[in-house]
Amino acid sequence: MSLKKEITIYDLARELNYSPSTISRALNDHKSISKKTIKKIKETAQEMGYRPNTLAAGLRNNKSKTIGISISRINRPFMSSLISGIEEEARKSGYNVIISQSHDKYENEVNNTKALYDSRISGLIVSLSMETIKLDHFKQFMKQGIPVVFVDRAPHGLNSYKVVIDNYTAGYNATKHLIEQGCTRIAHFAGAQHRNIYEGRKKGYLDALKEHEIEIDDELIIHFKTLSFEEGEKATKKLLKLPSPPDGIFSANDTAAVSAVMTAKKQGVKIPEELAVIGFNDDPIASIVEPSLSTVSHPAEKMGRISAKRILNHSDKTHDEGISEVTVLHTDIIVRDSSNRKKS
Amino acid sequence: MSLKKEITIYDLARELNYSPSTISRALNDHKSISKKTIKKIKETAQEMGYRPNTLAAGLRNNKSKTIGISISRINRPFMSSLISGIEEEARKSGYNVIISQSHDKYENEVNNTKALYDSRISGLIVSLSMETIKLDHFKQFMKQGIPVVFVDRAPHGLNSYKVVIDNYTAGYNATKHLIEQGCTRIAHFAGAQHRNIYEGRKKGYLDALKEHEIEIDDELIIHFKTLSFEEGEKATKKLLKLPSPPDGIFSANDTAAVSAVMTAKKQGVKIPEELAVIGFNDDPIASIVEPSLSTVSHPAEKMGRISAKRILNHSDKTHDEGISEVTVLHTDIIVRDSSNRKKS
DNA sequence: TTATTTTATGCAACCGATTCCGTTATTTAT
DNA sequence: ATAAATAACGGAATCGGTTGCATAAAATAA
Repeated sequence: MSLKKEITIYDLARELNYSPSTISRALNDHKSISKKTIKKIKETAQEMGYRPNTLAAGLRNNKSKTIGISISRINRPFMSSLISGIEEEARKSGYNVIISQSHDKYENEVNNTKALYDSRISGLIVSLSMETIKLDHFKQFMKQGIPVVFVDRAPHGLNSYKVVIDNYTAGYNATKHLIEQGCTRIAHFAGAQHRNIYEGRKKGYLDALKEHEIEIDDELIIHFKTLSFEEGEKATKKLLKLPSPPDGIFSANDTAAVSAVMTAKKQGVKIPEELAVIGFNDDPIASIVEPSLSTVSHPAEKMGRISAKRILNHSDKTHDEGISEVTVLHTDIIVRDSSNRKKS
Repeated sequence: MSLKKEITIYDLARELNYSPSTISRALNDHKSISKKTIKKIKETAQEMGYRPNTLAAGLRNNKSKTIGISISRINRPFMSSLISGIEEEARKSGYNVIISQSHDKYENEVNNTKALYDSRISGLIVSLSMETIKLDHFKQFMKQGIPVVFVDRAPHGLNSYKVVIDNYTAGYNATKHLIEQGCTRIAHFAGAQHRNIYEGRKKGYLDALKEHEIEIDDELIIHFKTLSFEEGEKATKKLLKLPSPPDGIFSANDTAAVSAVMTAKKQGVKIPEELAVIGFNDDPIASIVEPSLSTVSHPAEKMGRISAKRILNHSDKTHDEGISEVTVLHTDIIVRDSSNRKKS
């Protein structure tokens, strides 16, 4: 029953015969407090078991040391790694991380970001929901000078921080890789085209074909809604029924790619000889499926770390309305068995 | 540049000629405010775009509407699903969720829980780190009447909420399943035995053998440190070199089990005919590996939901020092190809 | 030596909601 | 009709830091 009384800066002030302001400043290493005083105060704070009340500080500053995250779903390998990176970086600096899931619904994203806004977060890291087109729900942050970092799934316009990969080049290289393996009819599992990442991957795919003078066949480009396993299965079956089926598939994610590998194999198609497949993300399933899936590696944790740093370093001075710093990370093609015809 | 002024209950009070106390009470549906007044106040609050300042409320109550989580790692299928469940349930009630990762280090867990404590969380949900043995860092919460829910990896003693699965029965049934498939020499990939979950699974394994009068061979019980893919590979190779190798493996997680399947297959061992394998968790990789992995399903999201509810429903009245409500969820054996000899 | 900075610290007003303790009408009981 | 109970609301302190504006002392400049 003994609710240990929390000690405050006032207790420290009384103990040390200083004013609360001095205590506060000392604990924050304010320059106008002498080193000796700071040291003394910090020591007794330690001894007395002082714990700063972040709520009080937050109230005063109208800002909590907290980073908010809005993503589609936590339980996706890419997303959980991203969060992991953010969390580690944030915690180093004494920031908390609060998460919210949109489940790829625009409405949820709006509600969640509102809730985060109300929580006085110091910054927001967003990977847009699949549905999101309107971006008004982010303007409140910008108005208040609260940094917003779009990661991976970023919007086109809107001046703000962005941490993305070069989807175009990745798509180009993945397709080029298939071409180099001798593929001449390459299909593409495309994601929703209003999401930058899928748009970039498709463009890269198209340009790679063009540059190698391979005719583009619209029949081979399948637009997915969610790039799920089931969709992948359906698409693969459809492709294999074609009079002239593809000899290569570049999928915009690993789930659909793995699905293609398994479906094709079940139908007796030889992989990679008859059909070479490459995915995107390097999810754990990619190395488990047989034959193992070639893919494009996605530096998820690193993206998380960088996003967090963007927020932690965002000085409030830069109240310039239009901060636009875009970080583009590069990706690697990971060649595994599903596309390696030359057994290099 | 126009930093929109946030409106407070004082603004509402002025506007409506009420006192701030009345506004506050009305917004919280206090019984001593008339329905009409409440309605009127809430309406104009809506119109004027009022947003409650959770920091101020938190400061006053010494409690933020926030649930803290301490887990080993976010980017594990089980953990991210768990968090997903917690987040959904919490958000429904207007709570935020803040996460921290221990990376299975005791020291991190201690630091993280301290940080969460300082953030005045309303409750803590913990899945213990692999190293944790001492539990003193949780006592501060109990002293303050802040509910702590141990989920999955729970401690033995310590009165508090627990949400776990019946690891013993799961281990028993998994082993029994292998026996029913005709296995007579069944190996076990065991996890750290001071963690309840691994202890239970092993006990279930042992008892299943005893009850079916199968001799226990210590050579077949391998104690893992982290149940990683690499460890699984090593263990499998070792087992297969035995003069009399096992014809079945019950692994305490899927990662090691998948590793066993792949390793054994590479060595020409027929699965499930010569070696039947069953894992634990039902991770995504389980259904991708070939042959697909039999496993024990782990209701991760549900566990998260229940854990969150425990905290949300924890009335502060129950200040009884010793709340001990244990929720035991049941698991299902999922039979896939890696153990299905009878092709039922 | 006197004037001017610089250094170190204190005062007190916030930040926005909550709540104990009244006070004044309005009912209900006697 | 008067006492007692109830309903509806207001006053003001409180939560624990933060910070602009003094002020006093010490250091430096003139």
